[in-house]
Amino acid sequence: MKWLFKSEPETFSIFDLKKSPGGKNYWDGVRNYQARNFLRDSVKVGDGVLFYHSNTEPIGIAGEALVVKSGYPDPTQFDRKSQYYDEKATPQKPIWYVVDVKFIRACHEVISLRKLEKISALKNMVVLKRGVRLSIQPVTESEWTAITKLPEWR
DNA sequence: GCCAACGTTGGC
DNA sequence: GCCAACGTTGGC
Repeated sequence: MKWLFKSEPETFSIFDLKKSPGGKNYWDGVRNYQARNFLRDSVKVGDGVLFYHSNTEPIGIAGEALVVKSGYPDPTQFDRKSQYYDEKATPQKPIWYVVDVKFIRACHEVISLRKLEKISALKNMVVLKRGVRLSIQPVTESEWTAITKLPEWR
């Protein structure tokens, strides 16, 4: 499957992923049950990820990543010093999950929200729907194709 | 199990 | 920084 992962670049950007050892990192800090369920149950090795920068300028798709490890417990939920610590979670009964992603490429230019809105093939895309805050979203094959052929990748 | 109050997300 | 829309919490 294909996915869109949202991140605030001030917290973790496509360039932070690129700089990570081997271009790989785990996608931590998801604390929403619907997004958690996707990470735990549906995101699989080999799946493609559109890396979306939110709450920034410019807002939009900033790159592509690849899932290299499927869901496992988010280590930050057990770390008292982490902002993502959850006192209700135990290693026996984890609550939150991560997957590992690997950097594939960054857009030469961010594909802006304004631009995405103008592409008719994307009119039902989850990220463009009003009020949707979900940070892990499924992307259809046709949406993936329409986005990955845009000139901003070159 | 309802729902008001509260906290968070994220575009603007 | 604002605030609408949403998700979560907790009293009842």
